[in-house]
Amino acid sequence: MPKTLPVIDVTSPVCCAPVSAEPMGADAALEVALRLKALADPARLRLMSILLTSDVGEVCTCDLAAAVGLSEATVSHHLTQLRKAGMVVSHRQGMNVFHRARRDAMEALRQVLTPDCC
Amino acid sequence: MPKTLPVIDVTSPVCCAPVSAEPMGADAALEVALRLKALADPARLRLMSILLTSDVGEVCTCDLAAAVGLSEATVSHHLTQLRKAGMVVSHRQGMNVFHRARRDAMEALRQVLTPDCC
DNA sequence: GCACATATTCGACATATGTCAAGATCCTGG
DNA sequence: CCAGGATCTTGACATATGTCGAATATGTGC
Repeated sequence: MPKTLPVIDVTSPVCCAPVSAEPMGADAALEVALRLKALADPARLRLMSILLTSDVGEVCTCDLAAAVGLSEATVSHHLTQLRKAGMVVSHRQGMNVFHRARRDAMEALRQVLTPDCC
Repeated sequence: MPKTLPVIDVTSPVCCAPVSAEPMGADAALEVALRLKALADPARLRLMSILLTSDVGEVCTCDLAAAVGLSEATVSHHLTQLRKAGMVVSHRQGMNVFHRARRDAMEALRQVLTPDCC
């Protein structure tokens, strides 16, 4: 299990979404489950939502903590989870660390979950 | 929190997906997180995948247990989780209980997660 | 009604997870 | 270099979760 999961690859030549193409193998299921688990938490969903709706496109840790009403330590933990799953990217700028949602990763996850084949 | 979650309503007059329309409130985030959590497990993902790819459209508990290599008790537990989240429906037929994936629920969840507004 | 097959519920257990306070790290401005 | 602000890491804790074996229900056929 890699430290940080790469964004799910949707360029592979398959006509159907993995979940509806054929019964998923244990390995593929684990891969997708890890991404979903990253989103399957109220706090992380709210963080993603804030990032997705940000005008500037990125928000620093302190503002995120204030927005969701959790300690900065907890928010930092959640952001690490999201980063490992490839859902956000982060970079320092002075004292602050800014975070940005990966729209491509969100879209890739949606593609994987398409219920109807082709 | 209701015992069984209804399928997410996507007929409400909003042009944007909740996650990208505006910062999600704690209540909405919890709702969506519960659905995601139902899918965010390798065993449950495989179960959904088997149901989605079944020719007949439904599979009994025993066959599911055999397919994923878990005890029937565990599979029954997972199916209860999925049913509470509105992702599957189940019905008895003789000695067996057959389960069917709710494609509409899958699609609704995908809609909610659309990363780009409008 | 009884033996048998399928399913679910009930403990019980190990593991994972979310949360925070406290300490450590990293950066800027004197 | 030092003071102070922002962030991350660590330790600790309560809670939730996945799994199974055993017990209990539910249904079939004789």
